[in-house]
Amino acid sequence: MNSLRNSVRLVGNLGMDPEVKNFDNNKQLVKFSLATNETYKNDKGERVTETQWHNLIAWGSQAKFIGDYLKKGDEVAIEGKLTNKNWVDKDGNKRYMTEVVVNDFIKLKG
Amino acid sequence: MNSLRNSVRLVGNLGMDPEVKNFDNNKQLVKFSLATNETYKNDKGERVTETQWHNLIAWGSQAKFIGDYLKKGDEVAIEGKLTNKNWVDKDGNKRYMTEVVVNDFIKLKG
Amino acid sequence: MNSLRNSVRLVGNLGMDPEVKNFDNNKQLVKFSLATNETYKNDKGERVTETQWHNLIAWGSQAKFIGDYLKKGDEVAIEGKLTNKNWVDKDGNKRYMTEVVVNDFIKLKG
Amino acid sequence: MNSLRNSVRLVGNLGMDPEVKNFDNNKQLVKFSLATNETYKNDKGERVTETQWHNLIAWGSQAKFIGDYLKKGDEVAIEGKLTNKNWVDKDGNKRYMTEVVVNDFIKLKG
DNA sequence: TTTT
DNA sequence: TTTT
Repeated sequence: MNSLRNSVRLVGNLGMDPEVKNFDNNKQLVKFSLATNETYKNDKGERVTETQWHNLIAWGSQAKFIGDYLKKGDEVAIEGKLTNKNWVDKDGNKRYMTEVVVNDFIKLKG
Repeated sequence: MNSLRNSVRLVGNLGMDPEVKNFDNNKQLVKFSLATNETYKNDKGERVTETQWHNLIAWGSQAKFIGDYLKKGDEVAIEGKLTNKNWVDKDGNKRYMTEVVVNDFIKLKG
Repeated sequence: MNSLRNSVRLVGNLGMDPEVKNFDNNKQLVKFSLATNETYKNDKGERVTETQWHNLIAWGSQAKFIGDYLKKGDEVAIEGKLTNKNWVDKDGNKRYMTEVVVNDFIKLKG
Repeated sequence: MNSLRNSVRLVGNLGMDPEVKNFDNNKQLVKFSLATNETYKNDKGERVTETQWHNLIAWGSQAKFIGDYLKKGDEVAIEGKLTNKNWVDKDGNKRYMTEVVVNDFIKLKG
């Protein structure tokens, strides 16, 4: 009852090598950024590319697999879940961050 | 070539009545928050609900339609695009915000 | 590596009560038909509804859950996999059938 | 209100060069088959690949673009709509066929 | 064979 | 700030 309620699908390129973190409880986390490019023609008929950068993370065996297998520049398709976290920073400002938690991926090129 | 590269699908409830803004150029923008609820059993076998709050916006005729038709509490399915904007706030801190730009929706209940 | 390669999402109404079959090996299968309705305006500006009927099946605990919980007329969202089977019928004609194997569903109304 | 109610996403390889048909009213139709491969480990721990063959069609500018741009063997991601048609054949048997009407595609490799 |  |  999960991926029907909250599902993100992206096709794009890694902006960095994935960063793997190992925790004491043998859990693994991987983080990386992904760029998606949308191209369209503007009012003047010029071809324009608009890029979105997304924060992606993955846990467990998916994290290990991503860390071993993907690198900067690779093109991937991913399916994940949209999550938001918020906290108060050292200056007392409320901060927000959105992350896509990756459930599955396919390496396409690179 | 767009929704294959960047697509978000959510089923959830509006946390507020949509806020419509009218711009000088006759363009309309609507903003609202949407809660998606995921339920699962934790280690102790207890039923737990985890809620994510998402920022949604829509433009044009979609904005007008949402403003006229949806209200706080309604359950909807939406399809949209994941976008990130960043700016420097008055204290010089870099700030980020993620929004889902709604392309299409279905009202389910409420 | 599965739902990224082959994924169907439908929102529609059950045309029948689900039919549950129990196999000797304790496996369960459920079958039902689902109608999806698309409405649009034709050349004359008339509102037209076009209906597609889909064959859906599910296995295991999902089958049991569907058999217990859903009935004719209910509106559901489903996620599944597109499968094709073919065989030769009693007259020697090659026959085809497409089924959506349901992985997950949400009951919306009804 | 369309792709939320009926949406198919496939990543796979073309089994043939697309066949383009031109109609009198300047409309174009393209047909091709697409194989999706799912790999998993069976009871004996052996890696197994299961292939599904899908019938795909597209209309209009999408048809022309596919005919010009894709060929047998290419890997593509597609988004489309699941449609079913049925008719009575020359022997009086009721026949069914399922087609995915392509709305959008990305060429991945090949 | 569904639903609005 | 929603809903079950």
